[in-house]
Amino acid sequence: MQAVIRRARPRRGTPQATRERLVEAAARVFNRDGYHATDSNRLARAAGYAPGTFYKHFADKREIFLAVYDAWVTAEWAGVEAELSRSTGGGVAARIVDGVLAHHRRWRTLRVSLVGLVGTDPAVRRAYRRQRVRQIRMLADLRTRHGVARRSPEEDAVLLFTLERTCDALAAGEVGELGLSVERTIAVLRRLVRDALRDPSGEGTA
Amino acid sequence: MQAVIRRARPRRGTPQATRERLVEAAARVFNRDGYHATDSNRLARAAGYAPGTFYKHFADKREIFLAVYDAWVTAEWAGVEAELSRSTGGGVAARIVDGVLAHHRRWRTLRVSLVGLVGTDPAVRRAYRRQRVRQIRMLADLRTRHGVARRSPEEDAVLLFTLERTCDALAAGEVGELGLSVERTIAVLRRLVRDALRDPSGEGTA
Amino acid sequence: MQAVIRRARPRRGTPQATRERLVEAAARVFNRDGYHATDSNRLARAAGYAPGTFYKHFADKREIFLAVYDAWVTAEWAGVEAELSRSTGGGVAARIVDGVLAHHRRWRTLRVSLVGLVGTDPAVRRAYRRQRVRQIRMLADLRTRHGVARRSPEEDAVLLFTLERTCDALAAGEVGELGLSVERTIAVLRRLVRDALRDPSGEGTA
Amino acid sequence: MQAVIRRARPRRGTPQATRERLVEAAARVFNRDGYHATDSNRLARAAGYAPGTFYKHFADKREIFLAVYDAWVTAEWAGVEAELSRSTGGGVAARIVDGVLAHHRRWRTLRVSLVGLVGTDPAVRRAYRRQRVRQIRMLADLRTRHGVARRSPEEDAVLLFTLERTCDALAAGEVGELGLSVERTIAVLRRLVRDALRDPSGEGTA
DNA sequence: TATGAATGAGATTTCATTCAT
DNA sequence: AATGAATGAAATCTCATTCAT
Repeated sequence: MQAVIRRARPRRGTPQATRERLVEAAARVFNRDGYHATDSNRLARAAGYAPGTFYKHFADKREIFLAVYDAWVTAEWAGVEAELSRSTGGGVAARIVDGVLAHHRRWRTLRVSLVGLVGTDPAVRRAYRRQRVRQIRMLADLRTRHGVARRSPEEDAVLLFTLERTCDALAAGEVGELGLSVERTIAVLRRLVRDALRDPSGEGTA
Repeated sequence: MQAVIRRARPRRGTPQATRERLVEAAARVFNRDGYHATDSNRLARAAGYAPGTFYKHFADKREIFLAVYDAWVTAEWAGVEAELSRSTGGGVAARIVDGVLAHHRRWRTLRVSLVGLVGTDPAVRRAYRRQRVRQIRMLADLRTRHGVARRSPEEDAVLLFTLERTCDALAAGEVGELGLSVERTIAVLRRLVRDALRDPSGEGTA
Repeated sequence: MQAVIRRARPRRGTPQATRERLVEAAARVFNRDGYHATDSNRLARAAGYAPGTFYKHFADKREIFLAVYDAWVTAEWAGVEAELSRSTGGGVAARIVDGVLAHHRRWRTLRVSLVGLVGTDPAVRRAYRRQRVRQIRMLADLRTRHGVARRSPEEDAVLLFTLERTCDALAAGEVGELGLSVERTIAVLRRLVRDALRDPSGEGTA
Repeated sequence: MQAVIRRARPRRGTPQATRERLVEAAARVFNRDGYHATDSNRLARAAGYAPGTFYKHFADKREIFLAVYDAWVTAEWAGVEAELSRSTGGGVAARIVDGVLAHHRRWRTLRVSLVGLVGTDPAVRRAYRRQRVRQIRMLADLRTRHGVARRSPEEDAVLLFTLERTCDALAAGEVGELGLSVERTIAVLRRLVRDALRDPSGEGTA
């Protein structure tokens, strides 16, 4: 696909550090070329290692993908939680939408690979489901904190799907290519989230 | 992956007929195993042809995927349009949701492959965008026919994303695994669509 | 190991013919370099094919080894049976020893690989045991035909082991390197076989 | 293959001690998994050392195999000689057979590897031949001590081959799988050895 | 002396594609 | 038009060996 940037040979260090470098590089390469356009030798080289090193740390490409996903979700949660903890009032919804969108933009191709593997690979699916459950719970907590709870978890889930899919579309440039306004699309999302956080009556308000 | 179902050897026929058989078989196999788990020999065999025949009709796997996508979308539109044309009143929204959901259920794995290729392959992306534009237009028409037009196209697009992503989740069993009610999730979708079709004020109602 | 003799590209033919060419070439290469010094690409090339062709016919190296063994044993039996059917009297023992020795000389390295795999690989072991049973039976038949039967099957088996191991040693040059006479060693074997065929009293005679 | 038994880390000791530990562990692992199924890292680990340590003591896997063979043969000889020195009369043959058989049973897989390497590797072959010469000599001495010498060295060699090969077959379970009696097979061997030790007229007697 | 992370050549295996029939 | 045996580039994976510590 693209020329691999060869790094200076990494210092010999702990296996843990090597593993982290491999995961980091894999995140980068998966997000640039996609899972299926990447091979394990390339992942090793991108981290500055020889092919064999890859197999000291991961049984196969799927396994490193799971590690990448783990690290990635952890980082995402840290970001969202930081965001929410410093939230005081009105801006929360906007900040959530902005945060999620930024994340999807940054990790666009990795997300595409994730969706494909979730539909194909049981282990990836399990990992994905676990995170989703966590997300649903967090949204419920969040709303409780904001004093409203009259939405069903199904409504929450649908909102998460909306947010996820629309941010994917925005990140992929789909909205622009459709001749629609990116700004207005974001505004629609913000309104949906805002309503969900404060409105006891469903998705909308009078 | 799985045993290949070998069909009776097709009669030597028109190129058009051969092509159709190949596309039909490819739709089946892609939807069973996914695009990346399928090889072109298998596609030929699944249609009852030898490997070489495949390349007489398609330059590569990507090309037959596009053909599958075309046929598939055409069928979907025919269904939706039939559905809508016989629509009179209250039940439209429910029927749309039901139709889309059935479609996603039937073509679950093919849809996963599509999403992956849209994120990866420019030609697939172009084909996909074309269909999306058509969808947005149709939804606008539909609403016009129902006498309301105060929604922005961005709101329509977000609704389409919601419908699409939620139906994927339902088809994949994601909703059930999350401990949520499939029925109530469908009800949420129906309400959203119903509101979109009749409500001049956005997603909600006073 | 050694330069592979590349053959003219074989005519495209039936899978059966290709398989036979592969087996034939594998017998040659295994017998020249030994099983462990050989790889599947080399086997394909030695038969005049590309690497992929190998895997159209055999799952792995072990499988082609079994096919080689089968073909090899079949040929050996044909030889021994031909030899015995034309036997009239005194010379049988000598001819059996000569036949077995010639066979061991011709297939020295293949035999070494066989012994190694029998000790290591269950499938090879099973194939080997089957042939051994057949051998024991044939020896019993043979003695019956010659009118003697007072030897136990255990004595027959020990004789087969002796014959086998000594012929291996002769084929490997072990006897010569030990400072012993090849001729006299062969004479010892002939006498043992002769006694077994005619003598009702065990291994020796007064 | 199997989980590596990791030993307590050995004290830094004399090179000689380290070497011995490596050889001992290699004997164990070779005899469990076979030469070709063993890699040098595993050998080092089985002795409680890191991979690099292996190469401080042996140039390669072949070299440690030779060391194992040396140690192994030395032990075997010590056993046989002890056995013979305390021999007075009738039981010698039985004790020799029993000793050899026990040895083959204990070192079954190592012996298989040995045979394979003798057929493949010149250095192993040389080492093997040296031991064989020694064996032939010892057998001659032994018979002299017992007052008989009318057998040729070729007869002795054939007897050794018989003993070796039959004990291999017994150790591998080949005899049982062939539907033969282990007891009677052993009896055949004992008789052959007994005759060789006392009988001036060849393998048998009237 | 011992370590063990890292190496990288090479073996195994796949599969999109060709081409003689 | 259809065949299908054959291809071979490329991916996956192993393991004997090195070298900085």
